[in-house]
Amino acid sequence: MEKKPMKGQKKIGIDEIARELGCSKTTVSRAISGKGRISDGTRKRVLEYCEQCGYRPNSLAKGLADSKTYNIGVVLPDDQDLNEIPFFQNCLLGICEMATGMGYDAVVTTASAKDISTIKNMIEKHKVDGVILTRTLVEDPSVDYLLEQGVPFIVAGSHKNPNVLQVDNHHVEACRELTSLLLTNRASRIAFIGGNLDHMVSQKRFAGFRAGMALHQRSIKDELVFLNCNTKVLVGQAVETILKQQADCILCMDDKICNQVLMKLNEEHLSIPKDIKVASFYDNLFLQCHNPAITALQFDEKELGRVACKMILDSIAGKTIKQKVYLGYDIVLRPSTKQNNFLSL
DNA sequence: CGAAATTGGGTTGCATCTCA
DNA sequence: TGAGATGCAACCCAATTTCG
Repeated sequence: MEKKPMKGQKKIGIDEIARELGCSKTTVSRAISGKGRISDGTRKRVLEYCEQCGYRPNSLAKGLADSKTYNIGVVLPDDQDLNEIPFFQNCLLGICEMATGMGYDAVVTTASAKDISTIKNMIEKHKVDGVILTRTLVEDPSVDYLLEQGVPFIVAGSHKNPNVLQVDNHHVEACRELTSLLLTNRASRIAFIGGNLDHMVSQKRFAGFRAGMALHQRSIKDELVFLNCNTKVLVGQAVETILKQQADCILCMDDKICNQVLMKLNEEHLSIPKDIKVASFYDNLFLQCHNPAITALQFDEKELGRVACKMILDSIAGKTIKQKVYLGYDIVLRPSTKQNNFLSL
């Protein structure tokens, strides 16, 4: 075939570079990959020519040779939480950042407990080398499926099966510490509003709350604990009951619930922290900017994404990695849980 | 119609060449 | 003679095309 320069549009491959430089494509491949024996002079010559002609490796071809796709699947939850909880976007940003840096692309899909067909499609059609699950359920069909298929995957969260790669924040410890801090700060009747207990993270946070209460020899009062509050209406009803029960602090399992609590308290014309204190087991910008700002646990979700991605890609590359990694947290005390002056000793 | 060849660009095991 | 440099050719995989 006659080779004609096509105004920079023509994609050149290592064959043409080899022909141009009078060497074999093996030599070109070695110069580019840095693998195998090659003289410094030859490597320099090849790399210079690659630079000059704007060579870009064809990742499909590389994938073919390596039996890899160089894609990593990212599964987000298929529900409205996606819009309301910034966690997933931030986690995804971290994943994409790390994936790009490691020569991979992120292929994003959504799935739910009821329907994991998107994940099956990804795997069956060989679109990805591995998968990152950004939410885990106590009974998780995605995890079961990926285990069954022997697909490399990691959960950005926790799972009961110790053989599953996991990276998570220290939710139990963090929630225990914040609960304990609130109790130390003279919150005497703490009410708890939690979301879907099917989610692993909800289990962890609730466990942390119980541990914090136990630390102060407080019993969990059924009339002050509201779980599986999945809707704004349920949260609103919980707040109404909590107010009747004269709790002095509402502890919210996550930022979405906390937003709904704040809206409800606003409707009721209640003042924070004078009438009631509020804290959240998850932070977000809205809670930070709220007046008064809301005490919350802060996690670096972007870092969580980065670490999850690095772990699974390292694992795919055959490196030995830790089975479970924990990331830290910060407790950010803000005016929403400040002691009222007249209560101070 | 089924079987075999071809296609894509890069990687790699092994053979061969070169030169001190 | 042997270590380093280089090249040949099979291979990756699955869809598509060609052949008998």
